[in-house]
Amino acid sequence: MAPSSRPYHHGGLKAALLKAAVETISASSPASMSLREVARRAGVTHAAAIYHYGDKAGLLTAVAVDGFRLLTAQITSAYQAYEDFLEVGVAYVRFAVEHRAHFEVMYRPDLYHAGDPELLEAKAAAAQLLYGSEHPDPGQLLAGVAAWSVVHGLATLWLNGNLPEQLGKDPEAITRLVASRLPPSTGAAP
Amino acid sequence: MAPSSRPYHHGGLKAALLKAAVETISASSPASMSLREVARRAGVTHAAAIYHYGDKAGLLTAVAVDGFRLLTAQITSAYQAYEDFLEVGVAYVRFAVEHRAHFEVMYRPDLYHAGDPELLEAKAAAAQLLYGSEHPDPGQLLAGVAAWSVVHGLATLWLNGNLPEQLGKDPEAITRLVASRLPPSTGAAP
DNA sequence: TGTACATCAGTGAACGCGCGTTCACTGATGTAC
DNA sequence: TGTACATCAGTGAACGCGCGTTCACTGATGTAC
Repeated sequence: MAPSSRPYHHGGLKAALLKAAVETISASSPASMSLREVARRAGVTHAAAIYHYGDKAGLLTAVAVDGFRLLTAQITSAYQAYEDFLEVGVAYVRFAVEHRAHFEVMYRPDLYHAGDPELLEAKAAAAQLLYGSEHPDPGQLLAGVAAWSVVHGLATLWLNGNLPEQLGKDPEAITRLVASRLPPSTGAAP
Repeated sequence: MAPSSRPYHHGGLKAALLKAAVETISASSPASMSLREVARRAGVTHAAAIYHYGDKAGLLTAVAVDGFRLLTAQITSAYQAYEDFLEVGVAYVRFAVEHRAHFEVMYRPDLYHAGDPELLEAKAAAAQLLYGSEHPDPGQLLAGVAAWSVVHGLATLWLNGNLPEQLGKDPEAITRLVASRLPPSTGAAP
């Protein structure tokens, strides 16, 4: 393939559009992403994006699926690399910061096809990892949700610029500090 | 004022537009709110909304200011009503659920005039309440942020429909349960 | 009590824009024989 | 090795739409004298 001539067939346009979508969202927000801007960024007609993804929500669905899979991979490798549960939480925050676009799309199901089978599968895999085992007892479930809430809250507050400046600029360090100051549990284990 | 005739002067249009904005956002999302729909809901021309709020971001700024003041009021009264710190967190979650539109606007500063003096003041008042006293020592600050993260994460996950169904349908009850299962703090106090 | 005038509150029409979707089409590639 | 045909990949123009903003305007209210 001659590099200077624009080939009619791109080769990897579907993947390139996904990448362009992520970049576009990074530059603004999921809600304001437009198919036309994504296509412009990828150097093709916006009808090409519709050809590959059906519609705008379809493209955002692909971003969400990609995001849940990335999250699952990162959390899994954090589980393997550290015995320390805290570092798994840090990995969650790191994912949110490094993949802001994915993260923001994932938690806005109104923007994509929330019933898409691939999406449901990717989301379920991530959920299983976050809540604990496949059929957790109530105590495990609550512990998983509690830990998830802390890091999810911290990540979203960080991304929105809502954490006080005194905490510094390193979200992972902030996570470790905050984890050391969690309020004491109020009840006994069930 | 004759109730059947449409008076040229509304009387309280500015407040009515704010209310209409909140209702419009409740029906969809902050990003998709349009001035025209808000004006339609209030029964006036959309130019009237611009007359009172300058522009679209101005109207959203008003929603955010209103939200921070409401939050401050509710958290303050929770502090007074309960000695229990946990119930303050529950009040935060209750605010997010009862005032979803306000809550979602407040944490999307890209949508409004984030430098607006009234906004800054309302936001600072809420922050002071959430982090602790005016000049907190590092330990107090971290403890405040930790508690805030938990309830903020829980609230946003709930609003997005991302909490597992087994937890039930009462977000305040979920907050109390989750608080009883927070992960143990990992470090010593500074 | 009137009257002139300024100001406030809202109207209605017009503007240009970017958007998602549809559609007939063409260029490129793969496959059957 | 060729050739016909089907399918895949992307183009380019057109559609109708709702949007935020601007602007000259008018109706209503308040104030000075």
